[in-house]
Amino acid sequence: MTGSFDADRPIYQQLAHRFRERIVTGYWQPGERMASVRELALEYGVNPNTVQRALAELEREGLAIAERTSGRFITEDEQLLRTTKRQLAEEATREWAGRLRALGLDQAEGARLATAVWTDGHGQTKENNA
Amino acid sequence: MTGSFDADRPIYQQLAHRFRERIVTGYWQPGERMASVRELALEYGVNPNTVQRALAELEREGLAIAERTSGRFITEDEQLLRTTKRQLAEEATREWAGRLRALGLDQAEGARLATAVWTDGHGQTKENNA
Amino acid sequence: MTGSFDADRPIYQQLAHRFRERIVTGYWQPGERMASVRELALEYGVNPNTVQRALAELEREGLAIAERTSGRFITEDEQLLRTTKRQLAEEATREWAGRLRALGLDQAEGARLATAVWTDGHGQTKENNA
Amino acid sequence: MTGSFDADRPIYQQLAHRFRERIVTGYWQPGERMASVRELALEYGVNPNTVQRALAELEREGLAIAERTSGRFITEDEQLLRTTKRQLAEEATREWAGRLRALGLDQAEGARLATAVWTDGHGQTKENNA
DNA sequence: GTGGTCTAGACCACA
DNA sequence: GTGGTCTAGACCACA
Repeated sequence: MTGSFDADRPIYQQLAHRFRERIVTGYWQPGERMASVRELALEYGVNPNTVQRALAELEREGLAIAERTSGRFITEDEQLLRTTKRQLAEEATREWAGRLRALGLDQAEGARLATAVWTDGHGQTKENNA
Repeated sequence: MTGSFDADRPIYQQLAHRFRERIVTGYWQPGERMASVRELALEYGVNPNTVQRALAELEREGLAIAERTSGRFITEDEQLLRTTKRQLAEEATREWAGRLRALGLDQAEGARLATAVWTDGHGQTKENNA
Repeated sequence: MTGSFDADRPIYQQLAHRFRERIVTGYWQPGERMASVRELALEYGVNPNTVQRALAELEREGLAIAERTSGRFITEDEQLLRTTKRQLAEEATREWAGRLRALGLDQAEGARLATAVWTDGHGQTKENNA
Repeated sequence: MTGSFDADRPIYQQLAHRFRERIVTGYWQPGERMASVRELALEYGVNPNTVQRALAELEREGLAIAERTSGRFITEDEQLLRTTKRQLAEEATREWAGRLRALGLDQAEGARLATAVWTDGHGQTKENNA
């Protein structure tokens, strides 16, 4: 936990977003039992209520199903998983386009960069010094 | 500012990143005098020391130049501004590609999404409900 | 039992109402011996005194008959059972009509809804999301 | 506050239901500013968080719109108001049908009762002794 | 002042 | 043990 600066969105939404990613990427498998609210709270260092709130979102979206006493399970609705994955991908792309536009780049330049980066072969990076 | 359960990168780096964007997009103009450390600390709700560290980064990169008594100024090195902007764009693109790959998409699908989103005309969004 | 911020009617009356339903629907059979006050108190999670008061109502109405030592029994008066059932049905109907009127619906609309719902085939539901 | 017996649904849902009724019946007018979270909490004798949760439901349904600093307002979407009113009416009707069925009545008897009650002229009642 | 978020901690039913 | 609800109370940004 580095501090409280960035990430202007509420923690429960950030959590929900992470959970969604874990689900649609198959890191958490369809039908699998999730860790309990308390375990997740511990793992992420937040209050159980905050986890609960994040999970309520997933529940509403149908990605997770709570079963009162036995725990919470990942949906097996493959259609929903595909749709959600698609939405996350679109969201990421819109954010990327937004950042590039803010920098004054147009679609053609964006496309060129995309090709370059993808051809390059290495994706995510955390460095930003030359 | 709601807080973040993991900001992942140190706050001063996040701050530096924001400053870079303000500079390369021209929000802060070349040659312009920057706000004081204290003012920036206030504006971003962080400790002056954190601002100090972020500005040190910018100076190291040549984007900002401190002048003993008269304050701190934005570089007028257009070449450097272009290069930095390019780096920020590449960084954003690498992150985007990384996210898409994590979702299991390949370059072709990424390109298709990029076209779709850019054609659509609207960039950044915060919605992600079904 | 989650709690209620206003139960509006005293608990013992609500309990009595439930007991009446169990009796007129035959869930508790005519002539059958009822569970003890203590048992009922436990089952419904209320104070034995509250059960006592509810049962007093049933006795007043003749639906239950206390016999000093052997316990409390459901009436075998079929006529009374029919009348009571009728009253419960009327009560439910008056409440329903009241709610619909409060929503600004008239008799014709109520009748149409009733037909629709009954034809539909499924009764009780707990959903009320869009 | 009579106790905590009845009403097995969580308080925030009961609250949301009341609020919905107040809205669709026009008791709270379209465009009108609602009481603040704190005022409602006081009025209903519950924790502000509970009110908040109920209001979040209305928000999700589009019946209320929160405006960060100026308060919360009733939707002016007449179409939505009609749809919601209709849903509440159907819900009430399904519950009524369910209760009658539990008592062993069929559609024809339900219809006869409905006519009788409505002709009778008096709706809601709280008595249930003969 | 407004709505919104978060925590700590109690308590519930279900099994 | 599980998920779910509720409270008290602090704190936030926005204005």
